[in-house]
Amino acid sequence: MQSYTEENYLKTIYHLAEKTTNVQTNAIAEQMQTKPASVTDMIKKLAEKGLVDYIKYQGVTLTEAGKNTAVDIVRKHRLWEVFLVNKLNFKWDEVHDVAEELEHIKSIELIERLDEFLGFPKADPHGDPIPDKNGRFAKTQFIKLIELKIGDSGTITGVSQHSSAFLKHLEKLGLTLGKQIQISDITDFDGSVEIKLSDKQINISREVAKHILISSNGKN
Amino acid sequence: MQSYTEENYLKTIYHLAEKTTNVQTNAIAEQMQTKPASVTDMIKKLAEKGLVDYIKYQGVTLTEAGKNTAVDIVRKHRLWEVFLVNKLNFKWDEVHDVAEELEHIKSIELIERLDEFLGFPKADPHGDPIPDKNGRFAKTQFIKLIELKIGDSGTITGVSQHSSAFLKHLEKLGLTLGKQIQISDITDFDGSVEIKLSDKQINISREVAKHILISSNGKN
DNA sequence: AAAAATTTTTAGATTTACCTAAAAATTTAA
DNA sequence: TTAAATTTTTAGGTAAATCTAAAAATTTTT
Repeated sequence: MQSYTEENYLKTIYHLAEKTTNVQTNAIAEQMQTKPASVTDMIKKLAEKGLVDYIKYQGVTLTEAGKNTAVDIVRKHRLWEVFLVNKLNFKWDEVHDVAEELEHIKSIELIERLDEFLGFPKADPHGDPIPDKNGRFAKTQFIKLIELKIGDSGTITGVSQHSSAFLKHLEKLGLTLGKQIQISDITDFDGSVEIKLSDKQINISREVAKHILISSNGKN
Repeated sequence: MQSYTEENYLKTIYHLAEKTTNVQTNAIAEQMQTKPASVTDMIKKLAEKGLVDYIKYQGVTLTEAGKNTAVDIVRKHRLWEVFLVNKLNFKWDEVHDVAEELEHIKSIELIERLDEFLGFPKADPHGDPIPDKNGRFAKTQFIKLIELKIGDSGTITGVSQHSSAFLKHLEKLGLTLGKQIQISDITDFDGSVEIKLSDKQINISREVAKHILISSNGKN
């Protein structure tokens, strides 16, 4: 059994490893709002427990066991987010911090029943996939909105940025999960994207378009 | 803000204070599965924070602030128990340990929304009253089943013993919350009680009868 | 390929919540 | 009302997770 803190380290390493192969001490420290010296200490401990592979000065990678724990926490986090949004009417930009606490509740029974209660959701309120109880993720086929061409259409199925500011902005624009969109124009000047929604036409910046994920329903 | 451990001490002191006025060091130690020396340390800390009044060798009492925190934790614990039983189909003897963890999740918003989601329940799955968000308990009028006379009837509305063994036993006998009962006889020999339920007649020991709480609907 | 900059680790402390063993205070019993 | 038993506290220590400051290793730049 891991401590609350160990679980957080494993989760952080897991997420960082999605971007870079070798996860660096400083990156972990920054993410966890702590100091590199503290990270080194913890990494040694996790290595002794067989949860990470660690070579001095070379960064860390999760072992199979460490990855399993991390995925399990990700699963819990995302299921709780679904609960908060679908059952307790939280907004998608309000759930992260609470889920951060709830993800450490230890009962396996609890999570399996929660999963069932929620109808075995495949994605959380931001479109991030929820692993099943065996740690398997459903295959997802996302394209960044920015990569679409004029005339392409699809459904908003996720975001790759979870800040409250960004999510509130999308909400205001009416760009929420499940919405159908079509690219009507791409502005030469600033690369901003003109989008047709069912009921209106809007313009979004490149920066916003980068972080919206689309499941395409065919090019044109 | 209190730590997880501090919250548990306050909760334990609160519950012990329901039985004895002056809560003793040893009693706390036993309840918390720790040593008296550790309790003394923690009590000093809580006293410094103004959460308990403490005189050496004389035991502790909660201050107003300490009591507020304790009641808040009791509220959270009992609401989560309702959630587990009513929404996730846990049995009433399975919920305590998980609720023990969930009660420390810090978001006020979460608890208010959970309360609403559950329909503002007044009691947990064992019949224990749930304080409202201002810490006020609904008035409850319980009589111990053992105190009823032959011919008296009422509704099972609570239990004063939460062990899994006891709860499982009640379940098997069909003595669950909400059931209508009438006392048909009290055995001279061993004080065991003969009870009429809607569909059957059963006999329970004095020991069991002591821990069943009845809201009476009139003597006969 | 040195020098400079950056990253990482080590060394030594601190805080929280524990512990054991022994001393002190209180309560109970003779 | 002493003596014995019990309860509580003190003193001194430990383990987990942190920290700062300085040393060591690595990477980047010139």
